[in-house]
Amino acid sequence: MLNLPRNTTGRTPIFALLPCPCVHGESALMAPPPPRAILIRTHRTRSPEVTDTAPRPTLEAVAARAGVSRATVSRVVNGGDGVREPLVERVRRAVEELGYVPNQAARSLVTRRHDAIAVVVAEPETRVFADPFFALQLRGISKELTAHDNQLVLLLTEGRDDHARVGRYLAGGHVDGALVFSLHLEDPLPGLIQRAGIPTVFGGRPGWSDGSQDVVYVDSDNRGGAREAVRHLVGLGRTRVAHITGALDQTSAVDRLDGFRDVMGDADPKLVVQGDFTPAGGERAMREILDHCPDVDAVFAANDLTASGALRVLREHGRRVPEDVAVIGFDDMLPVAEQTDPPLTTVRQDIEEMGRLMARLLLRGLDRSSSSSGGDAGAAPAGVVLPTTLVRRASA
Amino acid sequence: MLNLPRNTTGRTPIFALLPCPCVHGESALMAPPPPRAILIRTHRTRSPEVTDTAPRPTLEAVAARAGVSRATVSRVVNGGDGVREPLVERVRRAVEELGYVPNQAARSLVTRRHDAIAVVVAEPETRVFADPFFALQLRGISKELTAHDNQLVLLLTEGRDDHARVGRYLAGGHVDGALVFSLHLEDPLPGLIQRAGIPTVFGGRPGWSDGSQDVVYVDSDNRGGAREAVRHLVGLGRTRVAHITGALDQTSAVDRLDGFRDVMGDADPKLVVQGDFTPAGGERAMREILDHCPDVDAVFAANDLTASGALRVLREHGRRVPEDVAVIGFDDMLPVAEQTDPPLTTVRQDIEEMGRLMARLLLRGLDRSSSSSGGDAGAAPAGVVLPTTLVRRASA
DNA sequence: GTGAAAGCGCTAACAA
DNA sequence: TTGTTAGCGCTTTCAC
Repeated sequence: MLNLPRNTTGRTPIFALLPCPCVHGESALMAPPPPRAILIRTHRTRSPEVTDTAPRPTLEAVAARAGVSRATVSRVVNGGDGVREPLVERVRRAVEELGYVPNQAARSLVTRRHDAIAVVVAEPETRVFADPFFALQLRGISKELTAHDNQLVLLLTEGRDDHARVGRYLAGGHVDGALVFSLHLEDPLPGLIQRAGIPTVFGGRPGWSDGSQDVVYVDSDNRGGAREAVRHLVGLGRTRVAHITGALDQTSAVDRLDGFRDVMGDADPKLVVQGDFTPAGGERAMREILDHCPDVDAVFAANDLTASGALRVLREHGRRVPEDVAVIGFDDMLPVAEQTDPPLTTVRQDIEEMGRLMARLLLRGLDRSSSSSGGDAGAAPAGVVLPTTLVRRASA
Repeated sequence: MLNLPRNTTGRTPIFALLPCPCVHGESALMAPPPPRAILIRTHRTRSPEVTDTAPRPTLEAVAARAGVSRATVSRVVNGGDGVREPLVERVRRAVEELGYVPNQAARSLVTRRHDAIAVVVAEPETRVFADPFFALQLRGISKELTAHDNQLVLLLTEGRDDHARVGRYLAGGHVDGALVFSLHLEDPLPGLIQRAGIPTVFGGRPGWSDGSQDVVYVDSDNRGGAREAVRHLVGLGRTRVAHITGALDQTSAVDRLDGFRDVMGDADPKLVVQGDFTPAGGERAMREILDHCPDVDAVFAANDLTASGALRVLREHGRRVPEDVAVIGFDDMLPVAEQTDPPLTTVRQDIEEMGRLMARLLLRGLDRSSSSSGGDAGAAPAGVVLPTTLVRRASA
């Protein structure tokens, strides 16, 4: 076993009790909160050091040191085009010695670029935080932005007030563009964004636009994936196939429902029950289905979480999966799909890739040079739809 | 059922195939990736509009319109202290009419403040993304920062190269402070941060400092929580209590192990097996324990994910939980703890509150006014440790 | 190829 | 109370 630093006292360190000066009220989002007290360990420490750091060197300082003008230093720092080698070298050394780092604020002031992108996650519900979707998407975005030296400014919104704040921020010209997620029907965000006049790419097909607008978005092929799943169930010989929908104020849920209908046509309407992308919703819906259609022999759930709830209810009712009832989910969220009993057959979407693609699209749109490029196809992508794949495990 | 916008075509829209100009290589982090092709739906659209927006109005413009000086406008915009009411009103109206929004870059240039905080998540592994920990923490931070009008700049690091980039960014004076997570032993980040000389609060006790340094951090009472869990198992009459550790290069894992030892003393060393905070690690460790100590009657797992893996193996081996073997996890990650079979007894930590607290601490440290405040206690918190609570469900 | 000079939009002394 | 003025640190014409 590793050799590790440990509290040598052998006990939890000395504590002092401190009332929590909460800024916000409700923190408890998922259960009785722990006692509102904080254990503080103090020791001889000053405040988190507002260290009076020596003022950072400026272009001026570097220029002086290298014996050139500020303009020359600027040129070298920004790529060094049109500066003779020996000078470049001198400047480089000066930069090095002084530990010079350009002041971004000053730079932005003149260039009007920020090399920063806002990521807006409009999710008032707990759901985003209960699954890795969000994190994976972010990771993809982060990778792509980083590769292009852009920063990621995260804007999480929860209530109506937050919308105004986000609108102001976006309009404030802090960032070069925005990536927006989890839009719900009648979300005010799109309007705000349009008004802010800032280049934007959406994650998921926005519900308020059926191609009639010039919105750019990235989505999974929800409908196609759903079709594939349902076809698979039908191919298994199942005839009483049910669907537990997602939250129908999101297009992903609507599209999956459409895919289901593409295959099943006008099946028994009792076989389609509304869920909300959560395990609890899945349980509720599954019970309803078993109530009304005891002969159900397959279930296509709008996502894996929903499917996990459905599985639990099926087990409760003594139905064997997949023998009695076959079940398919959507997402292929590993921590869920692999841990269910039995492991879940599901439709995979490449979430991280979606994020990466959104960033790439936005960055491409931002690139001035591209605006005048290749005159052949004036058509830029409005919607990019990533393919899905059926992942077979044990549940269907 | 809701009335919803749908693709009226009844089918997935027309697609065009486009090769994916991937910037990064390996995207596949969790399985065979879907075919590297993208379905693009095009329509008559220009590039993501690099809209030549009319130049935003400046202070100057507002001043002209209101018939006052720039200074006065500035005063009004920044709180309006010391400006007579009628003028305030005139300026307000001008701001309104022109839709004026201050240019942040210009402001930062002179104030040297950015009202932005960097959140650094140093997690090369998949783990952070497989559980809601990260998202919850982020949410807490976001709330607190928002309440104080600060922006959240997210810095995700994955490889060694990323460290340099982050160091540069932090040193570049883009942000007023940093919040840092998921440090591992021998992580180069703390060094970089120290060199950047930027106020920082850590999430989780940093491994390289046993209170000998002036580091500020927020942590859960991992050790105390572990003790409570193990005591509970002992109270249940269990005598052969095993522990599956977390990744021991993180202090949270070490502290939980210490807590276990506080109660169990020098138990059979075979009962302590190293895990890695993942379900797979939990499975592996559980098998090993059953192999070497078939008489095991209780397991304290380093987190819920680990516990879920252990549960699966126990079931596989026909051990009943909790009758034959009682199991306790750590974290109380609802999507996991409530979905296991049986539902998991576990140690809850308030993750969102941790995030909120980190932000609060950092902001407090940044606040100039506080540096000269109350001379009574010069001691600022070095470590803030949040309490944990045992949540009883069915597994123990 | 290099330097001088003019701002980018704002805040903060200082005067009035 | 209000206005005037001098920069913050950088990029970018425009001369040389």
